[in-house]
Amino acid sequence: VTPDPPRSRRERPAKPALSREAIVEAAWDILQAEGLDKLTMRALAARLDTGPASLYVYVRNVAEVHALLIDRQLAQLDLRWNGRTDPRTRLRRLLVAYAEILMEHPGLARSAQVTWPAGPHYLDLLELILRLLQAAGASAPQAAWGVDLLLQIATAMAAEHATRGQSGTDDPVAHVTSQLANANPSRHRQLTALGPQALTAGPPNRRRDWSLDAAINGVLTTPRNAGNADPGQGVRH
Amino acid sequence: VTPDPPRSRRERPAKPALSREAIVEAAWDILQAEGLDKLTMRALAARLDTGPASLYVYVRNVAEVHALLIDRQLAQLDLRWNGRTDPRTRLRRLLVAYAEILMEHPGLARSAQVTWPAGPHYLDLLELILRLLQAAGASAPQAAWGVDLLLQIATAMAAEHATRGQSGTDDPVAHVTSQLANANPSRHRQLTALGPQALTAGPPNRRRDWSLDAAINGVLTTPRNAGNADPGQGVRH
DNA sequence: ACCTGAACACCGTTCAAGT
DNA sequence: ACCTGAACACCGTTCAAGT
Repeated sequence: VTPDPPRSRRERPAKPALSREAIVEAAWDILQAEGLDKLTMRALAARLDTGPASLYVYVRNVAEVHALLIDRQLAQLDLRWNGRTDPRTRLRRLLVAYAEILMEHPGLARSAQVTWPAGPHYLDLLELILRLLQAAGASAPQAAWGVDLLLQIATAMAAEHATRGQSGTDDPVAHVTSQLANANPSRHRQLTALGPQALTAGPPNRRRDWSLDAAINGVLTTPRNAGNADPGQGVRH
Repeated sequence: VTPDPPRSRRERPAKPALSREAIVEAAWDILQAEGLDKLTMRALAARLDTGPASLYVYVRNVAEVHALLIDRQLAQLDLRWNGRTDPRTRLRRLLVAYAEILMEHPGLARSAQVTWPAGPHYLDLLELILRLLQAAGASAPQAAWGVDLLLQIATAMAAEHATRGQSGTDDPVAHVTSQLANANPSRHRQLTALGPQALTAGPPNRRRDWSLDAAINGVLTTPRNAGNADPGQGVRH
């Protein structure tokens, strides 16, 4: 334990200068200490020893704070790839790691579903996914559309997990199961046959891995200009 | 123009009895007339000529109102299937129709990403997706996990569209493009090579159809108990 | 130019009190 | 039992006024 350095007159260290970076750092502190729903413009301002109005000099709104914060959180991602590991395996692990990082703080994943993360780490992530998809055999246009699809799924997975066990919110899996219990045996034959837990059955990790594998397989096997033509006219059913 | 029927003493018709159904109906009216973000417990109570506290006798919270409302909206879905149309084609059209219904009211899709819809129409939708997946060759366990994956993607598609052109919110596609313009040519080779619009390039309908096809293909070609084993141990990268 | 106190225009939810 | 007025404990954002 090192002794405290001598303090200047006031109790707290000098009031930090406001800046985009200082705001993100303070937001991060609140996120760690109290969780996302305590991260309000007012709380953020209070931590920076100012009023909420001052923040609007540096950020447009609360959504921008969230976007910056998600990128900050993604700094933890390990984005190395030695080129030897099977690209599909690496890709799945990358998406799992991304989801796990969002899951660290309930609510962050929810935020990522709503706001596109803004910042360098997110661009790094996109870049690696593109490389891995192409290494696994996807064409460039396929990879381009695939990135979005895969991240959407990983984000949704994280959001689903995020509220699980969260006080105030219901466990979504329990909720789904109880909803399915309302299935009508004759109107909902398949649903009834599978039983109310079927949609979420099995070890959570296996479902997670299967979903990502299915999405990756789909991206890799679905060419962009064939097999998906739909005249889109005619009677709908 | 028919003449107004004679009114009883008061200006407005008799105050409707409160009930779950009356609440959903009033919520629906507000949704149609003013949009989801005007649908607050206070506005809902005002339309029902009462105070917000009264609603809590019938619904647990605002999330439950949203869940009921989404199900109400899904009543519009055409859930017939003659068994002759190719199940994959029917499945894609079903998911597109589901997304389009959510897109009718900006914000409803956002809500569906956060809250599991609760009600009979949602169960009907699950049932049909299960049938179509199995008709297309999926095993029951595959279909069970696939339902969730496909709906997640369709919902996310609707949510992305929902904020497009919405006042107050940025167009997400424009936002993504502008973010990608920050790519660093040496750090983000693939991203730079593709150009800033690549991830969202092409006619929106083609991207939408491709994403759904990719997901459907993935679900149909990814067996549940093989090909996706991951020891999950060892060094991560 | 940069910063901010105070206000504006709201929220969801609870609860004691009424009928 | 059913219903509700009023309050509790907050929000994000704006803007006129200060330095």
